[in-house]
Amino acid sequence: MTSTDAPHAHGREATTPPVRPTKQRRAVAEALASFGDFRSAQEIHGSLTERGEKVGLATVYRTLQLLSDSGEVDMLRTEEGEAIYRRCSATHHHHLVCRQCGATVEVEGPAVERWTRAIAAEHGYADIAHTLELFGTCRSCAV
Amino acid sequence: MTSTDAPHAHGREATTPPVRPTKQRRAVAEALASFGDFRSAQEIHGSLTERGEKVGLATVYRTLQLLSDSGEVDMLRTEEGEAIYRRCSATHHHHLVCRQCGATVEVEGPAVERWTRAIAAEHGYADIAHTLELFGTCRSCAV
DNA sequence: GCTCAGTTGACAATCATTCTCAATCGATTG
DNA sequence: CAATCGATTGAGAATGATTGTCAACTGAGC
Repeated sequence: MTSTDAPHAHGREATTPPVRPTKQRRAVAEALASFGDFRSAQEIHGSLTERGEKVGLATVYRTLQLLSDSGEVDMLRTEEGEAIYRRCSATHHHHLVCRQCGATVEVEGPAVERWTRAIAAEHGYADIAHTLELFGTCRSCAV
Repeated sequence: MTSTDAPHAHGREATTPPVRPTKQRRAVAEALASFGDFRSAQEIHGSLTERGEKVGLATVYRTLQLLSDSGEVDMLRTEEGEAIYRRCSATHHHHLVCRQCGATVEVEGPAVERWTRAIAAEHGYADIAHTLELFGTCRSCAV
């Protein structure tokens, strides 16, 4: 069919891959929901295994990638480069993460978005994207 | 050597690791300087090897870490989690990177810094840090 | 129940990065 | 200049996250 080659259109294509809601996928989604904050694939897999749910590590990775692609979860990277995932609201936002306990707050920054576009335009860059994460120590970990 | 006069340190750790400017370290620094933009450790090592400079991969990593710690280079991560390094000015700033050719512009964002602090305070987070990178397509890569 | 594409899991394979440790280098002292 | 001793290096092994492989399995529809 029409060769959709839009690089930044990760929506449903002509080839609609039937995503089957399997037991494993549900398990991963639930684990993700039960944690409130960001977890690595390994942690999620560990948690599932502990709980008796037998889900393969590869499947956890695959599922997280699916969820991430579909926008149901946010993926970001720790300073060590490890990917961590979290169930998220669909709107564009950023995170304020406690570097001690992992407590996460979603924040929006219209100002930042605006600034981003302005800078990009100023330098002639198009199709702009940005990553912005805040790390700090939350009140209960401050002491 | 007698402990006649131990380093007039302040207790246990003298915390003054003598950083010797060796041939290898100079080579890495020069490679970094010759590239203008962000490069991975592997790329830097490859470039050195090609050029005939025999520097071990581990040494490249160690050196980059040193430089990164001392603030002489900036390290950030690609979306795949790979660390990339670039010689940078010492002031706090962010990067606008072309996702095609890697052309990089350093940008400052006082507004963002302010916003960051405000958000952190609002949520009771202390000792705030943030990562912010912009990715786009630069004029010459924009077709 | 039967079929078939989507899915899974065990494990091998990748790949960046770090670790190990003996050999080497370099500044310093005698 | 030569001995000394810790910092540094390099080759390769080790680690750890992530991805690929592929035969076995599962579930929706017939």
